[in-house]
Amino acid sequence: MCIFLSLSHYFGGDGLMYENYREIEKKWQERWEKEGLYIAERDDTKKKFFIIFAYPGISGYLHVGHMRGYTYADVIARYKRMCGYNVLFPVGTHATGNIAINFAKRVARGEQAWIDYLKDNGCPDEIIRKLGDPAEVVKFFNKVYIEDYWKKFGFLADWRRFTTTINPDYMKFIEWQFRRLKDRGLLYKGTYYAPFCPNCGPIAIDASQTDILKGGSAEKVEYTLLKFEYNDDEYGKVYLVAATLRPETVFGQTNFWVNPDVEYVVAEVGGEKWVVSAEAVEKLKYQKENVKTLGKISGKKLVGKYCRAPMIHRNIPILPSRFAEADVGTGLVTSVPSDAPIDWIGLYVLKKSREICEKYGIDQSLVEKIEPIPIIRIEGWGPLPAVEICQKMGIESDDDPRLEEAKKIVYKEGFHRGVMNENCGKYAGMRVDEAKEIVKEEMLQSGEADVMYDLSEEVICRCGARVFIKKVDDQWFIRYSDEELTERAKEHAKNMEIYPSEYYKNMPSVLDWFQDRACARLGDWLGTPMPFDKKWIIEPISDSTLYPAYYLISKYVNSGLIKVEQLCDDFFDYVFLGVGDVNDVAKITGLDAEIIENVRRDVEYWYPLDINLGGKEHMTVHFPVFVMNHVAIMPEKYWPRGIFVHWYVVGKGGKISKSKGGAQPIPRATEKFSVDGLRLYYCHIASPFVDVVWDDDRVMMYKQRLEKIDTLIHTLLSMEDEGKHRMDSWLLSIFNRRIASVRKSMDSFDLRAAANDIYFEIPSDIRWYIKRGGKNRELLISILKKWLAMMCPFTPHFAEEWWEKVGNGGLLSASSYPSEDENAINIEAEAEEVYIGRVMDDIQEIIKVTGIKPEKIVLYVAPTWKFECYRLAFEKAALGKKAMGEIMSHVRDFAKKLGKAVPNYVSKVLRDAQQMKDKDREIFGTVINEFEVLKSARDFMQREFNATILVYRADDENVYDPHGRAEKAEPWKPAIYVE
RNA sequence: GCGGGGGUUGCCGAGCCAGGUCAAAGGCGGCAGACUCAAGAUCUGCUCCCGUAGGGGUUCGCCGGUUCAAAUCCGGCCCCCCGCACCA
Repeated sequence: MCIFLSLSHYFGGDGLMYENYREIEKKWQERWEKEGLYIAERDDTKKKFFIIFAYPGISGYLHVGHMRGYTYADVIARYKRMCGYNVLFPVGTHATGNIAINFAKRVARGEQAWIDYLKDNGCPDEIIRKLGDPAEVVKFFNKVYIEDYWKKFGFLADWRRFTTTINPDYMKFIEWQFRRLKDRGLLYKGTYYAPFCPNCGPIAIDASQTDILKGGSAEKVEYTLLKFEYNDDEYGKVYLVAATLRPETVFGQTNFWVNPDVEYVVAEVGGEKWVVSAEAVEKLKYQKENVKTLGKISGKKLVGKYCRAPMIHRNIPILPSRFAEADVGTGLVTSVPSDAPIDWIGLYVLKKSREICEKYGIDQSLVEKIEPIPIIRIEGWGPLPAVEICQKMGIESDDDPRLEEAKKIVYKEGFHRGVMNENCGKYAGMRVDEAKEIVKEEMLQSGEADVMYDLSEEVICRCGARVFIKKVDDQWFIRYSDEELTERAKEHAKNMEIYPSEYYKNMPSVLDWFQDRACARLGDWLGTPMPFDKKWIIEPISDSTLYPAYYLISKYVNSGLIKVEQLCDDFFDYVFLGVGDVNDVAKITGLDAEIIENVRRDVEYWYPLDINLGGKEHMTVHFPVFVMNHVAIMPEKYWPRGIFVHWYVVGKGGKISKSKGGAQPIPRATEKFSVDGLRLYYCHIASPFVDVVWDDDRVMMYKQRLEKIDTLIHTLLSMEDEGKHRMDSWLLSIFNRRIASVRKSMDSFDLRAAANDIYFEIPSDIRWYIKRGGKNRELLISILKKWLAMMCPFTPHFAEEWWEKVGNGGLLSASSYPSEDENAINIEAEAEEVYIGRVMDDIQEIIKVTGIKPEKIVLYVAPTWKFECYRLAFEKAALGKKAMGEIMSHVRDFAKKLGKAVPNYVSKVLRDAQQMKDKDREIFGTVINEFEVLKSARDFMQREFNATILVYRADDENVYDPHGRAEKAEPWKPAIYVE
């Protein structure tokens, strides 16, 4: 075997192969690049597989967590390629929005923390100087993502197709998409209340705080504004405007709260004079027409007066409260002490404090007369829930922090379980959650109420300004609520392969839930202007729904075959929708008809997309619109086939951060853990569908795992060849089972299960083979080759290097994935090893319990009659109750001789056989020649236990059995005697 | 609130949908041993409790139920996490 001679110099003791992983990675990445392995071209003779990962936004340097999903995509792509598919795996980036703009601003401003962050990541000074320009930011990071991340990780992506969303050609594609959406009646203009920065325009509020500095968890809340008529000596008839989240509680109003320390503002709103806080006026200016400030009015002045409450049309007293905050709602509050704990406590405090009443000149007897009005019945509660909860919790002061909790409890109970009572006029008997909307509507109709939006907490824009909610009248929306679109999308989603299955189940409700979406922004953003309304820029989610299709075009543009200006609607209509005539399109675009036909055939060949893989953040944002836009625009045959959602890598406290590890630049991580170590880590550490906590030690373990395998491969290659061995058939059998199991896992994208077989189970099988004395080099080599091939999608550098070392020509990445040989499956061989394993476990157990240091171990194989009964039990198990009789009729001779022992044993073993699962029956239903098996394993066991092993048949007349153990022997469980 | 996910033996994490060789894979950590001048790496064994014979006991968030049999199925409860929209 000459290949081993050629290897001999390698085993001279110069350390493990994988110690040189850095060189190995570089070597193979260059080879793959040189041989063009990444290139994907249409080939009508081959089946295709098209996969993408949701392209990342250009947000700066990425961390190791981001590589998790990208790695899954490459592993899947590599696997499919080795399975004979023509694989298209293109990559791109997303630059729409203001992330790059904000990035550039921070550089331009010379923000120290930002500069440090860039330097930490190894960004050279001359580059930093350029990054004050958003276009440079995009350009620079496109290169970083490709060169430092994806190529360094050994991805075989078709780099020629790279695109980014602000490329002029990509923008042409988006223009086409939006014209088609409009044609199909899915675009319209409407009113929208958007988070808005006075400097930067509309912005996004999200937990990742892309646009903002503070307030990522703020929610948009809708206040009902209640108007209380009040006659002022200076301004005449004005409305005190209170904001509430519970308009249905107006029936329980007893008084009105103002903060005596606040200067309120009188403002003209819609021809009326409103009294609200100064903060509220600012907010209203963004939501109402012609808001003008007329003057001021102090809270103190209002205290003690009366105003007329909406809906109930009663005059109620205005009382002082310090909890009416100027910046919440309108700064004015109506009081419903029956159902709002804070209102009740406000009253309670006043009732008790003569001091406060005197201070504000209020007649305390009047306050004392105010009683809460019961309005809502809640099962299990008395008529006045707010009073009740305060008493229960012992709340007595209006600055008790537990008031927040009390409020939550009462609101939750009241809103979801409560019923309006007889004090509520025509709403009596109505459920509270129903009444809320109707009461609000009625007051809006009558002009007693209005609506205002606010944020649940303070939000500060990246530019430093406070964020408000602004009314936008001519906002563009995509009509995702469209019934037909939704139905068709739901119908199609049923036929998609969506992972995990929980998400598959949830997809219909996500599609139902997905309402119309504001799809464009005003302001200075990167992105595609709305083609028919250019002041609007299409927002980041909406311009990234059909983009997998664009990778089929980008190749032509990138190579110069197609010019940007040739990408017109007629072109897209023809290649994607098959609309129009190729010659007409050729004439219009000036392109050769042949090129256009080529593109069209590419689309027909590659589309639809097989897998769109992305992080869990896409579940309710990107994936639904990805599906719906395809359904809305593309022909049915191009609708996507699959979605794969993965979870995150997080830091110990939540986010990846410097202090908790995982924040090192990706190139530094690959140096430390090796690329293959990292790839294996991502694939094996956990199910893709859970978050993983980054932990350096655990990542390192995967590098060590490769080193262990490295060692094992060395061991088996440097072993002396002893030719065929009785263990060969076992190894072949078990190995082919592994192949089958790995393929099954891979085909359902269960990378973890596959990696477990490949990197953990197979090495342990091989070790067992060696331990049991197997030394058939030819067999080991043939298995090693297949094993390396199985590793290739996960740890391609490691696998290629060994593949070459073992003397194979060609690239492993370009060869085929092993398939199992069913003929190699040998149940008997497997059963024998299970048997040996169990016998050894039993011996071990006895040694452990007794503490004997064994010199002699005697094994007794069951007598013939028991084997006969055992065999029959499994054979006849399916007969059910008849089995017993049937079996006994076959073993009558034994029974005559041995008496009751026979039926007793039959009934026991029959019960076992009948209860056994099919997969176990396969092994344990097999009757092996135990005597022979034990004899053949004698040397092995003697070595393992460092003792003499004797093997007898229990019914052997010359049996050595000083303690009468032999009679315990049963099939699959020989009796054991240790001394 | 609406929608979704989850609580497994020191830790991580399989198993649960298709109930039974499940005291529950695998890894990590720990302990013991081999190798070594030594350390690391590597390899072997042990790692819920009891047990001088392969056994027994108590476990899979809590309480109940179905079943010959429950980590797995059903009902109730407690706790944790995620999404909720101009955000790769």
